[in-house]
Amino acid sequence: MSSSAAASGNVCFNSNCKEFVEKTRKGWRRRTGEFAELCDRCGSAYDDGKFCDAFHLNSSGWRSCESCGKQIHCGCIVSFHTFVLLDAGGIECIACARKSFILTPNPAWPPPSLFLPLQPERIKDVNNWNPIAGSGPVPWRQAPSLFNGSTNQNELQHKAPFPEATVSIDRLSLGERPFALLSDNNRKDSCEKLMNGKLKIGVPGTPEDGYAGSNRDEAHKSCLSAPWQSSYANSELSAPSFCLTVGSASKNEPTVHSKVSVSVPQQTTLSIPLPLGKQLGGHATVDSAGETQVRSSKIRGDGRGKNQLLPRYWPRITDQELRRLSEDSNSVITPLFEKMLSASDAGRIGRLVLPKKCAEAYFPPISNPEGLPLKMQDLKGKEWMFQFRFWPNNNSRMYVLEGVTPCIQSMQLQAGDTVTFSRIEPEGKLVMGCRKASNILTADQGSEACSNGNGVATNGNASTKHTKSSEEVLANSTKKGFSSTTLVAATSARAEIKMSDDLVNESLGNNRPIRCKRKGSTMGSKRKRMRIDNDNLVELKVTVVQAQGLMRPPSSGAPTVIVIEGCEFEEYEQEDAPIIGRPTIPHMDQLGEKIQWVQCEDCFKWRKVPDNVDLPSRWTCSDNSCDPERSVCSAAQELTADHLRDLLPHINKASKKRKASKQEMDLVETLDGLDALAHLAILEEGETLPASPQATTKHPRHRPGCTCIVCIQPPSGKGPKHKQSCDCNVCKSVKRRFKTLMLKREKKLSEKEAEATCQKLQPQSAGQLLDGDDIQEPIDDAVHLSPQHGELNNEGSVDPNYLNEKKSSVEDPNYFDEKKSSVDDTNYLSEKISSVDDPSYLNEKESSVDDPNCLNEKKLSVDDPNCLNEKKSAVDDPNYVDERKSSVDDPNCLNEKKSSASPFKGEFDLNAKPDRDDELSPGSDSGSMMRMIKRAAEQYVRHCDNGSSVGNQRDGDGAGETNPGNCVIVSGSHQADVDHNRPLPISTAASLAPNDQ
DNA sequence: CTCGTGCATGGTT
DNA sequence: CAACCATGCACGA
Repeated sequence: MSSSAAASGNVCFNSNCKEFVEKTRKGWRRRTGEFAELCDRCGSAYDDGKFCDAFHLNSSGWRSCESCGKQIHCGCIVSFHTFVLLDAGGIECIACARKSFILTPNPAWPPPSLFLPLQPERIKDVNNWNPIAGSGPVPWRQAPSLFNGSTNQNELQHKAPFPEATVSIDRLSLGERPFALLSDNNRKDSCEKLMNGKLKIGVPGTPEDGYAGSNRDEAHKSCLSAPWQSSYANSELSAPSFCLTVGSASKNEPTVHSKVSVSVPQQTTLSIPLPLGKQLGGHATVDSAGETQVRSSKIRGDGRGKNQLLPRYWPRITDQELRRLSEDSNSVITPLFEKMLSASDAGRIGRLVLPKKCAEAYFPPISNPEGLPLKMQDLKGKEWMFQFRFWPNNNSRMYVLEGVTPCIQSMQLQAGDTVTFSRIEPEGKLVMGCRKASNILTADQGSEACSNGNGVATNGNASTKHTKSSEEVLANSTKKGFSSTTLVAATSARAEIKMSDDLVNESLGNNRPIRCKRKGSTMGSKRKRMRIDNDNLVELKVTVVQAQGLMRPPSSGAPTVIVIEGCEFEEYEQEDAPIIGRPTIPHMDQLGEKIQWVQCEDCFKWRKVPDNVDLPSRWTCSDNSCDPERSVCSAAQELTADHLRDLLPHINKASKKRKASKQEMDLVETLDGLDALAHLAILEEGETLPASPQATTKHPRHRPGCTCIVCIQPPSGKGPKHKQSCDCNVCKSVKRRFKTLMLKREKKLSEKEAEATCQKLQPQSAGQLLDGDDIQEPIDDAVHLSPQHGELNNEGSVDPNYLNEKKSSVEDPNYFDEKKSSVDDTNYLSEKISSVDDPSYLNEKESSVDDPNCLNEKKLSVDDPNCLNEKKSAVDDPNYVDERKSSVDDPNCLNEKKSSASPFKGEFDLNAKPDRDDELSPGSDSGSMMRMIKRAAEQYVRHCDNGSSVGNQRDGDGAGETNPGNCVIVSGSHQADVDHNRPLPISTAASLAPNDQ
């Protein structure tokens, strides 16, 4: 390119001029944010839009607009946004193009401003390749393209009727050239700025480097309402893509591409098929519709309908991976796609389901279901042979990669981790990379500004990091397990994430929770499959909260707020943008001065720094300029362990909780599916919901005739559900079944347990009720659950009878209906459920056997001290109620209780005709829930006053009678036990009532 | 009985 | 609503 080396001072930026002038005129904006300084003459030329003439006086590359004949220089940084490549060859100036077409920018040519050299930690964003992938998969070179109608760029160039087109492309695509002219410092600097999102994007009229030119005005006109700058502000996809593009481009500049058109620069080896329509020259991020480059490509992709890859498969290869991949050769790495491993992908079956479009686009075409053996290389260079094949499926195909287990194991991947597929050019070798879910944060750190994609000097840097933190946790969580028992937790996590993202966006004035959305979509598809265990939920919460706390306000000054397409963006001066800071512990030192404790990332020692210091997210002792003595990791830590403990009470607490829930996890590990669910139901609180660490949802397959809650639901949970009052056959039989069970149990229990209940349990229950620890700390601390677990564990295992009981009762639609009815009251939920912030999860849960509503109920009821006993026994197993009551405090009773629980296992008499269907049928008077709770509270007070939980107190208010919907009074005979007679939340009432016998 | 294979099912988008 | 795809499951070895 003929552009000059960077001029400085008073030398005209135009290398062909280099005139020394006293006073320079501003030219186009350069990447550094500065403006090209031009002499008067060149400045005038620039102003007149004739700069190309002056700039490229002796250069080739001038072409005529096919429509108007206007001469346009193709390829220089100041002109290449001013024309459109025509599919048939030739160019059209932007003005003509606008007249006849809606422009589709050429994703192959990113904005020169983003043609950056490889920047460690800078080019790893999820969206790096979005425009590329988003614009359409790269056709397998030896194979028919997925896009029958389109050709890839290589082909196109070979076919180009006008060789010039290729030349032009070449020139254009080497957009980094001008950038290469910058000094290293400048380059670095600008990279930093760009990547940090702090570099101000030029406002219209002062486009960034390379955007000025002879047709500047024209181009700007073409920008209409949405200059490309705004495209970054509004597209999640744009900026980062270029980073990587550049990475490979610049890096591989010298590479000769034997298999690819030699004249085609590396960008084209990214194999972006040329759009079907016209191409904007250069980065051409602007189209007449004001759409962004990426959005445009997306639209274009959408226009081709199914040909577009889903965003979740867009490769987000990291620079590290890229470097590793290309380490040994001069090859060009073409990231193809990636996929987060599902449980089945990571399972032992060894089949990795490939996204159809990706498979068809990037892998060789196969017509035989047997498929082909496909050689693939991992990051270590080790070669693997997989069988790439498909299954016929619904008139379609399902592509799988078989035999991946060894490879996945060698990479130590598990569900939730991501495998990436790339291709090394020119060899065409396939490379399989990976990314651990737990590494997302670190691996992607630094690219966040890119991921934000707006490129505007917003606080995107921070916001994306926030988002990332959520994602990280989510990814972590999803990675760990998908137990069917953790739906609540998972949902909560989602809610949490959503909330956090919203918060972040809100706090940052960022209205685009884009990444969240993307991730959400991924997660969304796994909603009922990927579960987050509670442990992770806790972590998630902590992380999100922490993330919120990490925001460091702008150091000074208010941001400039710009509005782009209705979204407000805060624009900060370079040093002012809010940042994500290192988490610190604010404290007061002996002198009464505010300080903060910060932990070195390397040595984990805590160092003291002044309160007003904003610390980077990565902080090490060497950054401790405030305390030179402790600016090395070898220096001793000031803080004593005790002191630190004092400083970290909440952390301790959190870890304590986690520990507790871990214990529970161990217990539940052996349980599965409904068993686990049933077991979980007895756990008192949602916050400590344990989860099977192993990922798999085992949802029983329901068969015709099955009347479980799932099967009662309409398909997909959509449509009308069976209401409480429903008297369809299914509901009738289910109710009958439930009642029969209850009656049977009443009978037997009344005989067997009358004594035990009265003599053993009651005093202990009373004692327990009065036990402040148990009552007053119902949810917060999982530790108090351990005794119960201890009980169970002491037995060596959970009593299978008990589990079966749980199972059977959980399957009882009445039970679920009850749960649902009470949960339906969102108000109630919002009061009671602290960990589940998103009421919408209810909808999801309702339709599943995994339905954790019952768990919520448990948790809810735990909130109410009055219901404590019931809470503990909230599983609707009446036998278990007593068992639990006694076992909690009296291990000796355990066996007895268990044995009493077992006789009913699985026995249902559907022919029985209970008398009081009405009473047993759980009405859904959610409005009375609060009343009930109030009454329960009153009762509890009275109850405590009496010093006994077993007294024959009658429920004076007759709540049980007045709230038939919420409270189940099984029969008069049970009224001897007031505890069970008083109003209870549905879940417990329903389950406990029969127990009274 | 276990494992692998191929297809079917159903949730999600 | 159709396509996709995660996973279940039948069946045979």
